[in-house]
Amino acid sequence: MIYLVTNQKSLFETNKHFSFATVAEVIEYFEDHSHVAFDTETTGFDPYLCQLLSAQFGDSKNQYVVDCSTVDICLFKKLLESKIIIMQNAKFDLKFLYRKKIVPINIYDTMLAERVLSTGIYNHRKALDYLVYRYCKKEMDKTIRGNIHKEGLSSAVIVYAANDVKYLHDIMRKQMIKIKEQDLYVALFLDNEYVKVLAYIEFSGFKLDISKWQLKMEEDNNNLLETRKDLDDWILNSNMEEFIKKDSQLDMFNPNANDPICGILWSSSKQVVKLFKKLGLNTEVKDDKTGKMRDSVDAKIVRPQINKSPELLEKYLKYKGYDKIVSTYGESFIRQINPETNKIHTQYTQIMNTGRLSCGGKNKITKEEYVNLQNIPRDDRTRSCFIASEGNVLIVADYSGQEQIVLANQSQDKDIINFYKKGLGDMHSFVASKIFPELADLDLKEIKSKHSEKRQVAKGAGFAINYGGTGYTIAENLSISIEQGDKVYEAYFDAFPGLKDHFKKVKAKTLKNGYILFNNFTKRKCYIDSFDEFKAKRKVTQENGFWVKYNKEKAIKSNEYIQELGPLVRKVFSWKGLLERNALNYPIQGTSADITKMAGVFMFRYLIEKDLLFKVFMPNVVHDEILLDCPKEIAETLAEALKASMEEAGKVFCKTVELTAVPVITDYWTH
DNA sequence: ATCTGTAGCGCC
DNA sequence: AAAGGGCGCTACAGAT
Repeated sequence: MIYLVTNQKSLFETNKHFSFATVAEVIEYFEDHSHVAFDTETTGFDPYLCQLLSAQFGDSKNQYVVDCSTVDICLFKKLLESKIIIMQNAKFDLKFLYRKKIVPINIYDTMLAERVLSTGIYNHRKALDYLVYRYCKKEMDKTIRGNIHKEGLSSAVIVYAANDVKYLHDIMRKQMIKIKEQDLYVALFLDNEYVKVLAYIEFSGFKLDISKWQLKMEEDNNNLLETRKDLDDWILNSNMEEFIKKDSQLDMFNPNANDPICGILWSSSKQVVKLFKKLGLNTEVKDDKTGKMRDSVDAKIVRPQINKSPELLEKYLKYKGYDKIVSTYGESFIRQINPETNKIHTQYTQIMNTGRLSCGGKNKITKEEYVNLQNIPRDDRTRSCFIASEGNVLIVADYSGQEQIVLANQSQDKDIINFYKKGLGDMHSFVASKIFPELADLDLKEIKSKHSEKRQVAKGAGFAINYGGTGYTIAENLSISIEQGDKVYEAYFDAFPGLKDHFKKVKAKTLKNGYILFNNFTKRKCYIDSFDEFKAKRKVTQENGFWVKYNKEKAIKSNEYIQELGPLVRKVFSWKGLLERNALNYPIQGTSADITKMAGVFMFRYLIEKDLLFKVFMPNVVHDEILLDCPKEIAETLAEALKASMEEAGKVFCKTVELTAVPVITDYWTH
């Protein structure tokens, strides 16, 4: 049954789809309920610029649609803050509730549950209509959605709105069966807790020093134009006619008509390739996806060859830098400043394949854009444009070596643990001492100062290996031979046998299970998409006599080899390689994400406990870094609380070597 | 004119 | 046999 809760009954009296209820009746109905399904309809996406049209409370039997234009949502504050609230995509509704100072404590988000259950599976839809069909076998009509803004609370909208809460209990019940089966209860609990924090982060917003940003934009733009002119001039002075064309403006009064102009569009890699080839650069790289050679003017390809045309290439690299800054980190940030708060309120996505957050995006319907606050250039010039609210300071805290320490704990490698426990100093020097016998007896400080090249090799090797790289990768990165790369690789694992053993186990377990298990606390998993297909393909290559046949056909380059066996083998091995690399990396990256989420949860609880919500803000979070925007007077206390929250969360996952977090109190975003 | 894929590069 | 993980944004190129 659908009930309407409104103070202008007369407007709706003719409608037969629903009855009426009072606020008291709604509250009374849910008195003996532990769970309340909740949803809102709004005039738009921005909680500062748009309003609540309706709020729906319900279960599978009854749905109450509250007309928010005549009934104050705050009358339901107690209900919302005391029950377990089931929502689909809670983050959206929470921001509108926060605006009313309503802060639900217990949340079950059906969308997050579905994300947790299907992490890693592509094309798994999580929109409500899909969930309703998947779990309740009911078709939902979403066509009216686009009209809500125009129609307001029409009868059709009321029925539609009621439907949005009708199935949530049922979906939750059925999801929970799977959650238990797949042992994902803690992962889901963490994400249900964290959605409150993430909504608060989006709600908080990040203040941008507009005039400083604009000044920076102007400088960058001037630099870009100047550099481009230099590049053009270089071409014009070079006599390379194929790159020079005539100004084609068909304007007889244009005095510049028919003047020679540069024919290269510098932001077109395709066009630049032609020039660089002429200048004798080697632009060939192996394509990661296809394995075939292709041309590239990637900075890391060009930089080592800068001596082939120093003047031009130096300018070109500069140009690329300015081009990136101007296009990606310019005007769009100004556009997204909210007129109500004067801050940037972007959007985050809560559960990626590794359990990390992502940030940014664009609403395809409304065309609203959201900037990515997780890849802001880290130089002071840029970051100092991000500031605290009026009268406040920022607290910036990040974990020291978060992923490294997570790996140390997960692998339980004795040497790595010993290194951290004893606080021996520089990790890369330590690795260098392990993989270069001649450095074994030296002091780590001496290695750092006197053997920086070997330290650099160690650094690159450790980094590559932790992400699943091999001797080949090390060789590529450090421009050494594959043999040397392999040597470093082997030396690394000889030095850390516990790590070698750990990686071996993790790979085997993943290929057996069909999912990557991140850690034993949340038990978060990334499922391997199309795992059955992979197994079937792999099985073919493991059958008796396959390799005999393969080698025979390969030797004569038969059609069968070229069209079937070759591609099959390549596919199986590249797929397996990818799975194994992911198996090594995801637990590190994903556990780190769990830790940072939990730290956010602890901090959020602290803010509620100390009645600091809406006084202390959380403007951003970047993987291993959490920011607060807080009144100066309490900054010291809050910095300690943030540090404590982060380290407490760390302890839950990292028991052997504990994580430390370092807070900095500052006027602008810095390290 | 609008869409899609790719190259390149910013961050952790 | 392939060969470092995760993400999002922008401009260009090519297609429709």
